[in-house]
Amino acid sequence: MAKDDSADGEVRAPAFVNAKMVAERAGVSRSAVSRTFTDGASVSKATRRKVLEAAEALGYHVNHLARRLNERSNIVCLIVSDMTTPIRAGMVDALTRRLQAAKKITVVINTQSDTDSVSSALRQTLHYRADSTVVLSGTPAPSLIEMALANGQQVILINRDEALPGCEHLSVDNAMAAREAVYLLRRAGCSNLGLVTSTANTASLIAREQIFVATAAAAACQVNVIAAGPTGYEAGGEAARRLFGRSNGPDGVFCTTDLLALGFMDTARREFGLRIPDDLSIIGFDDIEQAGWQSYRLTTFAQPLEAMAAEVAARLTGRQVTAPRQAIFEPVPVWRKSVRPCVMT
Amino acid sequence: MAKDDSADGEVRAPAFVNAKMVAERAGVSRSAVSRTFTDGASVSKATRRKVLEAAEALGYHVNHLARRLNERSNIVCLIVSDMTTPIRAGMVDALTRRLQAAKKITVVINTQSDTDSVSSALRQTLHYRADSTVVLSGTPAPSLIEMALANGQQVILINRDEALPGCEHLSVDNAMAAREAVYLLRRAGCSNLGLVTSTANTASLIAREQIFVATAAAAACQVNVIAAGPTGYEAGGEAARRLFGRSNGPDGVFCTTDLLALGFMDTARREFGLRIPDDLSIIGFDDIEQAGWQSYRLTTFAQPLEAMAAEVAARLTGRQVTAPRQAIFEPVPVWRKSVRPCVMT
DNA sequence: ATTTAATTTGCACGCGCGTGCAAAAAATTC
DNA sequence: GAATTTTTTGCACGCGCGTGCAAATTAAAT
Repeated sequence: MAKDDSADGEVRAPAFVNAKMVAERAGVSRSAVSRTFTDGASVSKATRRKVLEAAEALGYHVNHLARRLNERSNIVCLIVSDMTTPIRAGMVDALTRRLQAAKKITVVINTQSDTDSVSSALRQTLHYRADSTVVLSGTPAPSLIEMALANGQQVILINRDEALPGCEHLSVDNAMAAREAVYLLRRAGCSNLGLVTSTANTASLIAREQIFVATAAAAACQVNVIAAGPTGYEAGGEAARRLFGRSNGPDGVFCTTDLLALGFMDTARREFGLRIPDDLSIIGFDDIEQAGWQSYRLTTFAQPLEAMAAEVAARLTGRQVTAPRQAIFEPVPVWRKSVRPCVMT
Repeated sequence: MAKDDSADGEVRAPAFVNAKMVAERAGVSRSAVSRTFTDGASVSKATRRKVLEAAEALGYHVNHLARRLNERSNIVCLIVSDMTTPIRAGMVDALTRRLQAAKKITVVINTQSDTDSVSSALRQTLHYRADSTVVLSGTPAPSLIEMALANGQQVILINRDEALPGCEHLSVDNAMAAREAVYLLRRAGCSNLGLVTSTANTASLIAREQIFVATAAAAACQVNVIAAGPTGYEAGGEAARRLFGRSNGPDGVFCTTDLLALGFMDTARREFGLRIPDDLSIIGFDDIEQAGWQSYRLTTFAQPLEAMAAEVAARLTGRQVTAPRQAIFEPVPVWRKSVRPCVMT
């Protein structure tokens, strides 16, 4: 009959230690405990020490969930798809590091699965009162973003050029890269250009394509545009098959993504016996790690991931009031060996 | 002076809608609202409808942070390093999807940065009352894990063979793969074996190495072991340089990681003119996407990521009571072109 | 129409915590 | 040593929510 108040059967996991328990052990009031862990609160040296000792002994951690039930939660919701893609993995890596350093809690929502589960997940972050959302996904349902905005979240879009009102935009200067690509290929002596992209109609990809085509046109240069599937290695290979399957294949190609470029290179070489850069110059975009591998040595444009991630962290830590709604980062050209060296005249 | 469109006068973001506001609008008590969003609670059809309408109109989301301040939070803490590595990216991808489907909230902690920030981050998840921790990181400080355990969290370790008491372990059968690798190479006619690994002393890598060496020894077969740096493409290349720099290089190599294998292949081919698989057979481990690229066509062992992630999700959704503390998954051999076909006698 | 059973509703309390307020203690001044 | 100021402490309240309990309403059974 000895009814034990605390965890009688030991069935339950040991509950979290709370401030009251610490207070009892330290022989002070619960408020004293609370104040010890609150910056700028008034506690005497002695009490503070007693509290810290008791907390240490008991393994106490302040419950942030209960801290201020209605104030900012410091939770950031990161919406991302195609996480296995090297460039995305790099972004997630950089962001999680920077946000962590900024004392934020990063909740990841993977939009790979069906939209149903995604909207359910976003709803979850609302349930958990995330106070900001960072979108990396290529195609997040606009309604999801509206929901986030409607709930007062700060929303930052990365590499999405559509001007969604209320959001902040960070992106790479696609136009600059596309123009530079035309220039590089022309300088390498290419006369028949190709543009390889994917069927995924993301704003970034479209921008790279359109500016490239327009710039080439301005230089009186013909461009073959190919989109042969979802962004990735496979689609690059398929594009090569289509481009070189007919006569008069290009001698200079800009791929809107490194992954496309690598697939393109592989089948251009293996299935059509082309030498790079002798017969064919190729330029990519992203500068994923694989682009530097010996089999590829791809000339490409690097996205300044660290700088972008740092900017996100900065905007999320309060001082975003005066920051312009949009920030554009310069891609940095990475010269490797996939473009024929300029023939000096 | 035209002041900006949206929410300018109000400096503060619109506060979250709470149950009380919904109750007022619906003309019912706050309890009724609460019950509407609680499974199995008793509410009449009519009230329920009124509440749902009001909630919809106001954009209400239950505040899970306040739900049961002392019960399970459904927050999972995912500790991971080397996130840009394809295999890790794949794991994170699979896990986030499965956990999401299981209605969990995934908080990512990136242990890439200094240990200081890591332990601070883990402490954060304690602050946020995560009720479980999944460890992917190669080298998480044991003290971190102890802290998690001490706070009653369920801890699942992936591909870490050390028997930490109180943790659950999921891992791939490294021994099986290593034995199979010896067998495959022998069958391909290789007589001089090599094992390429990294200087990162993770349990998985050590297991693959030791079993490979032991199995080869049992077959009276000599093995050169090389560890030339941190796990990655570069270290693979460096290993090739060391192995083939001296005379009597191996004709069959097992790399403990695909990334090592790919780097190894590239420099073996380019710097030493070796043909694969004619002069040299190579086997990797992980089956990252790049292993299937045309430049490599690497024979390797795939980690059953989906199965493992599903198991994690299952263990985290309650029924783990009877589950054995450890589960071992069979790697599935992926036959490609980097091992010389068996010469029929 | 009454009695009884079943269902719904509102009130009040507590979860863990931060904080305003006033009492208590300590430090400073006269 | 007394009066004053400064600091520290405890009490009590509220944050948004779930839930036990009893009152109120409805449905079912006489």
